[in-house]
Order: sequence, then structure tokens, then C-alpha cells
Amino acid sequence: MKLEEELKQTRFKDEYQRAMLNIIFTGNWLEVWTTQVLKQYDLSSQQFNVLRILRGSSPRPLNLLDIQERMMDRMSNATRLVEKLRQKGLLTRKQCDSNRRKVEIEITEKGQALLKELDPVMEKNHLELTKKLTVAEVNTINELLDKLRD
Amino acid sequence: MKLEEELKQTRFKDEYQRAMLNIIFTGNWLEVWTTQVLKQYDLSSQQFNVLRILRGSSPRPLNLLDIQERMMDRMSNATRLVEKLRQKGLLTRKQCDSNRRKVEIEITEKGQALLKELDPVMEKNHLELTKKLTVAEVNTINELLDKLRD
DNA sequence: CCCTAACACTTGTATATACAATAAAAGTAC
DNA sequence: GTACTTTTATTGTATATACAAGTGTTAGGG
Repeated sequence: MKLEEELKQTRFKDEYQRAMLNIIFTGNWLEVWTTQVLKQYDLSSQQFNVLRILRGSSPRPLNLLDIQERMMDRMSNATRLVEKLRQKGLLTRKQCDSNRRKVEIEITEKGQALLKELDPVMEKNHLELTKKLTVAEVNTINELLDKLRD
Repeated sequence: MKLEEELKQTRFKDEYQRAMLNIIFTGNWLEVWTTQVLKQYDLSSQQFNVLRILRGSSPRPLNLLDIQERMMDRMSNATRLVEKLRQKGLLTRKQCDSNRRKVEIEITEKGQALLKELDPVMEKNHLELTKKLTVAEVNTINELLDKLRD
């Protein structure tokens, strides 16, 4: 849907401003979708993100800074985010022996299982996307966004 | 910068997943920039957004639902957001005569002046963008994102 | 007119987030 | 070893946000 309709706006200053708002809006739009889906699993999108990061590095554990670097939002609540997931038994954390400032954070079996359950659910959204855009088109998006952040 | 570098990720499942994350990440990235700039003016990006919406419709006042529809995030804190701006004297609100459930919200002179002060600051970011992407390229982004949200 | 439903907004509450201050461990220089 | 700096994580606090429940207003039957 055209951004003008989404935001009930008749016009934007120019295509650059339109693009800025379009990217922010679409990003939000995608995140809202994810958040909705994850709610049924009692996960926030950030928590999900952390779990996926840990799966990605598994079986190698990560420390908090590693996680923060890989996160979508880099705020300083990684400690509490991880603690939440630990309470749910989705990951473990222990002090690092070689450097006791660090913690070693690892996804658990239960965490792995939850992600496995979520994979097909997320896949469904992915299929929606496939219907709307060709591979060539998503490649273009990726390329242009990377360029934009240069 | 490539998304892989930004997120210290070696690879993504496919280009579709990469695009999803790329859009969310870039949207965040743009918003963080805006937030930083606005902080000096003691405004959140949502507050700024509301002010711009009001300027857009000025001199016609808007009610809360109108604003909510035009906002980037559609949560239910429009009341408090508007109240914050009112306390700063950037907008006025009064009960609507014809339908007393509604409120008429209007940007003030002070609000207009603040936006005018911010215009060139935001313009600077806009110029950065111009250096990185051609008009044709931003048009492509706009077109593809609109298509994605269909 | 009375009853109910829909509407427009507000408020309460629990949670999330940003940012700064703090703490503890490790590294470095003397 | 002591003083200083840097690294890594935690905590405090103020603010923001989501969601649900509540309030007052209007509209539509019967």
C-alpha cells in the first residue's frame, strides 16, 4: 500500500524524505507483525532475536557484548533481556573462567526446541513476502539499504 | 555497510530473511539518528512526528484519532504524547463543540517556530542521503517497500 | 424516553527502554 | 605491589510503551 495512504498524507517533501519515512514505517510494520506472532509464545521480538543469535553461534557460547553487537537495537538492557530468558529456561549463563568479568551465555535444549517450533511460523511470513517480491527485487532492496547506511 | 558486518553475522537463511532484517535494522538506524538530533531540542521522535503532522494539517485542527492514524507507531499513548507537547506550549487542545467526545488539537506559533528551527537540521541528514543514493534509487526503494506492504 | 451500543478519549498498571552511575576484574605503567 | 585505565556487566531511575479497563458522549432502536 502506498505510504501516502498508510499515513493519510497527501504528499511528502520529496522522494528522499518519503524514503526515510517509508523505511522506518515498513520496519515498524514488519516488527509489529513479528511481535504479534511471538506474543503467543510469550516472547518479545528482542528476546526472539537474542535466542536466534545464540542458536547461530551454538555450540559456542557468547558473552553479553557479543550479543549486544549482533542485536537489532543496541541498547543497554541486554543483561535484563538475558535474565528474562534464563528465568524461562531458554538459555544458561555462567561466569567465564578465563575472564571472570565475562559471562558465557548458551541456548538450552528448551530454547532450541522453542525456536524449532517457531521456524515454520516465521516461514509463513516469509512465504507472504515471496508472493509480493521477486528474488531480484529483494536483492535490490538489500543492496540499496546497505548502500544507504554506508 | 553490509548487514552481515553490522550484525557480525556470517550469513542469513536467504535474501528474503536478509531483507526483513535489513529493513527493520535500517529503520531503527534512521530512527536512532533522528532521536539523537532531537534530543538537543528535548523532543522524542514521536513528539516530533506529531508536531509535523499538525503542521501538515494546519490551520485545520486534528483530533486524536486523526493523529494516531498518521503516526508511525500506532500505539495508544497519543493522549499522553499530546499532553507532553501541550505542557511545552507547542500545541493547544480544546474540546470540540459539535462533538464533545473529540478534541481539537492545533500546533501553536511556538511549535511552528521550533519546527522551522529543526528544518535545516533535518535537511542536513537529507543531504547525506542524497550523496549515497540517486533519486532513481530512492524511487526504487519507495516502490518496492510499498509493494512489500501490499 | 429508556436502553444499549458505538465512539473518542483517558487512565491504571505492568513491562520495556534509555541513560547514567556503579561495581568488579583485568591490563598497564611505574 | 600500587595507581590508573579499560573492559565487561549490573543496577537505579526516569521515561516510554502496550494493553486493558474505565469514563463520558453520542447515536440508534424500541
